[in-house]
Amino acid sequence: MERIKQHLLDHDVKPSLQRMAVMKYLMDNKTHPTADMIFNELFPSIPTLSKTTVYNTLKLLTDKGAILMIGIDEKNARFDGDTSPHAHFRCKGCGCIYDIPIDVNNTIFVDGIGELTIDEVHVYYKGSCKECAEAHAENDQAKS
Amino acid sequence: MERIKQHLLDHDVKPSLQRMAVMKYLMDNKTHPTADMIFNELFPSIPTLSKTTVYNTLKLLTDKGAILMIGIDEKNARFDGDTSPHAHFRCKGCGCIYDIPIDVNNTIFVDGIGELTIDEVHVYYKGSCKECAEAHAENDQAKS
DNA sequence: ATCAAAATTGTAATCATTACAAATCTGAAA
DNA sequence: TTTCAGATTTGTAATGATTACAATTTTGAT
Repeated sequence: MERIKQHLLDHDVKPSLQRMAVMKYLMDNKTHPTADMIFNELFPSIPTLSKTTVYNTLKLLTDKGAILMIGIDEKNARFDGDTSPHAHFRCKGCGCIYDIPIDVNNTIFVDGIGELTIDEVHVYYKGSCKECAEAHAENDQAKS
Repeated sequence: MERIKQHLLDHDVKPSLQRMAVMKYLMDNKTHPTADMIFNELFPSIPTLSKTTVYNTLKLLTDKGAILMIGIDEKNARFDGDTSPHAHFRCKGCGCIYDIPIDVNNTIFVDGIGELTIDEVHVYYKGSCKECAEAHAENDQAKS
């Protein structure tokens, strides 16, 4: 519990009741839930909780790097409390999502879960192109 | 032009005017456009075109493997006429999306575009978990 | 106890995508 | 050529996740 609070503080997030609940849920459940799932799970124990708060919190935590937003499901965003480098596998049949340890070379990975038939591998990079990186640097300069 | 038609036929898609136009647009433009962009670009030359047709066509082409749906933009789906293995880079500043050649080892790649600052690398696998793969096999068996 | 800033909440938009049913087109058979 | 069924296209009306916004509540310092 104290670990949760520290994790938020480490990422510059003031630990409120709601934020800690969302963070704790994502750390305890490796299921990569949607915002809606998180709301429904937490609502019983926090009856005043609003769905907007869940969305706000998830956005804040994502921006601060405390959690990861996963775009593997074209319908809704999914969230992962584990920010360490790993890949994800989504079954096209049942929609389940597994964590996959990343190896340096692009071989197919299997863990205790069983065999996984890989149809598609998607690799996405996100960052800044040269122009934007330079603009950023200027802005930072201007601010200081 | 004949190449477009053949590409559709190769993927079991009956080549209609609209389908060829969408396919041609994606082959000519490596910009990873959204459905909306494609509609707006094609509408002048095909005044009867409907946005629903664009969506239908993109879904069909994606299902048949003639194009790729890219989930790098959390707002809307993007499409790529190049189905050969390559990664994508999206600038968080301007939103531009570049094709990135994939190498076996996970080093950072640069091409003629210039330097790219990589903040995040997302690797997604899609396929079937063991249970679904087996269910699939049974279904196929039953059908034959 | 007081007050401003931050956080939370509920409701009402937004907007990409899909459902659906009508209209149109296509190509084979008569 | 005409006809007709099936495939394709079209327009309009939903759907549903996410966000905007303004009001309310909470927090923490004075």
